Amino acid sequence: MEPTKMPTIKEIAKRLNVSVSTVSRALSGHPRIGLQTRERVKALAQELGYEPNQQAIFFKQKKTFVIGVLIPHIREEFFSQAISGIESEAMEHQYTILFGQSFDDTEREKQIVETMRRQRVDGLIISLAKNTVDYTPMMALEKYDIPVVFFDRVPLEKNVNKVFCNLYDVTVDMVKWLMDQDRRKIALINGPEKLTASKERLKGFIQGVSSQKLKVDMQFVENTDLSRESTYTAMEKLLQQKKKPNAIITFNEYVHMDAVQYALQHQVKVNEDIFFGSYANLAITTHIAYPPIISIEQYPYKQGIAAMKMMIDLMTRKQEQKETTSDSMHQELKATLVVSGKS
Amino acid sequence: MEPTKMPTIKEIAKRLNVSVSTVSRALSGHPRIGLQTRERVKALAQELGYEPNQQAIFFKQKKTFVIGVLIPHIREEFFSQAISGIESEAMEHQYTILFGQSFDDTEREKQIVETMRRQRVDGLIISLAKNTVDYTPMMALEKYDIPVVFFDRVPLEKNVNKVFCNLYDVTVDMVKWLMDQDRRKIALINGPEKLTASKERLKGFIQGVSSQKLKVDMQFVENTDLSRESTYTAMEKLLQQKKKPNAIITFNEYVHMDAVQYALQHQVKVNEDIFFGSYANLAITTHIAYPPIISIEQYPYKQGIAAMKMMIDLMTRKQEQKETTSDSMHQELKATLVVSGKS
DNA sequence: TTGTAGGCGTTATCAT
DNA sequence: ATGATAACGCCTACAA
Repeated sequence: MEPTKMPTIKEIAKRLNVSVSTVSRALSGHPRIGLQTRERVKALAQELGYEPNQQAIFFKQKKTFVIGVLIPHIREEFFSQAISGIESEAMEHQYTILFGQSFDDTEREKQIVETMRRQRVDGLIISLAKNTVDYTPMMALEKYDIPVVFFDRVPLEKNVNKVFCNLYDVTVDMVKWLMDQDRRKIALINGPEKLTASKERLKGFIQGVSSQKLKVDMQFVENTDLSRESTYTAMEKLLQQKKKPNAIITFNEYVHMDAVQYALQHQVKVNEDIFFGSYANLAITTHIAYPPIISIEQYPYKQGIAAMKMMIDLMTRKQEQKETTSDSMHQELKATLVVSGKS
Repeated sequence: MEPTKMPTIKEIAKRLNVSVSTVSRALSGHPRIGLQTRERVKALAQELGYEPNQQAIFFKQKKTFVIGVLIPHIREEFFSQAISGIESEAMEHQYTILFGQSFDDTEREKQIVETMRRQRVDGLIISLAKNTVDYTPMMALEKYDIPVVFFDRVPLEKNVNKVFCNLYDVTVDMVKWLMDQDRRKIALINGPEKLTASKERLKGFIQGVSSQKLKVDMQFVENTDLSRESTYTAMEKLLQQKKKPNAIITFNEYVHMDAVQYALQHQVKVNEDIFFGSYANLAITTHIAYPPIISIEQYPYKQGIAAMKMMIDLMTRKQEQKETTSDSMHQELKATLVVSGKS
């Protein structure tokens, strides 16, 4: 059985003995076209199952209608939800997603950005690998007039487009809540120091503690590179001190799960001896043995939507005003405190 | 600052006062070209940062180098791992992924397949929505000579390309293992009846029970549509019987978690009063409160790799032999039994 | 060794 | 109201 060839306007034109431009116009509802001609064309197009070749159109328009999305890991629920948001918003606007994972490897991230540039994506939405500090590869895209939007794991710089949750205020609130539960020896297992997200958490933590008229003990601040080993080391340091913490805030719920694992192995009663607080409030939490007693929702889906909306916006204004609008867009979403699974 | 325009071979040709074909040949290492000409061209190309416009090339070749990947949910770890496998294999071959989720909605699935066809993907890799029984939308692609590979949630039909885990044998083994633990009243909470995966599980279950010289009690077989409510209903029916099961096999680990939730709420000691067995063996399992005591690994990453490899294969032979090779490819991976978290 | 020309599918700008 | 033609970026058969 011969594969059906995709019909083209040329094909239709030939069969109807009219010119391609007539067909093109008839199909696109051009006003000045004979009523019967239009009908004949449409009928045949229908019959042949004609579909315009988007590739050809995009090529002509110098657009691909593809947005590159580059994230650290799809396996983290946070990012898979973010992708869903991005995808649904993209679909609304006829855009499609070109998907890539950096696996938190800056080198790989750079490569993928390059690949995406070669593929001529119309824009790039990216959440940075944990150690990335050099944004030249992404900025290179902007040189070629390809908009770049960062989300969640964003650069500190002012002059970039970004969507993120402000974690400062809500971290202060979390510390306050723990204090209200009579937990005054609060420790923090923070993420990689370079991450904006880590810096915000730390600032909020310090502010939260000091606002209670307490002195911040830097012995109570550890970092993890997000690996299990590193988190174990952090826990070890915290539990070895003569003054042990009675509350621990972890960077996210994956760190939380590792920290809890360690705690259980060392005869610590989770959420009794030590209260655990965390960030993310993932759906998974419902099913784990020892969820954090308090957590911070960062709305990955909403962030995805917002990032894509910003992208559309950037591309639209790129089209409309030729002049270089070099201001960057920032969008800050408000994170929310969630106590023991209740919203 | 003016956006740097992407240079084209035409641009290079003009600057060097040679023809575009000379530039094209020089760049592609064509043999019969003047050494100095070649060098001059390459030098300028380098200087301008020339990159061939893949869109144009693909357009000419009538190829997009994009493979559509359509899955039910990215949030399920099984699928996110499968995607990773697909992606890494695709990258090896310069292909990129166009990503879509059906959210287990057949109507949406159909729409996305349509969109992907219009986008002229070179192939489609798909894992079906749970209720899908009509494959015409996908088969339509094959009519247009676009290869389709199903994975994991595949149609029963023989004449389709598919990659999947054979669950029959391993299900028999799981039943046998439970019997060996002296659990003879084994129940099954199966998935949607239409799924091949469900049918296989059921066949394996029945075979496993009968091979132990026991009569299969269909009172012990329930179905869930994978929603929590539906699973609760199934559990309710099972626990209400006068002869209660002392082992329950669930369709996958999401169903497992819901079933366990229900059990706990009804004073059942998990993995004591009732042993729980399941399918998938997800990484998540490490962290949940009551993991199944025995589980079946279905190798999502490997399935992804295999599906993409099959796709490459299909596309290659499509190119090479014009003749219609209408045989379909099947690949069956062997699933593995995993006892209480040990591999 | 290098240039010319045609074509991929579509739309836009001229003519007629 | 319709047709002819150029253009998008690249490749390639053919010509010189």
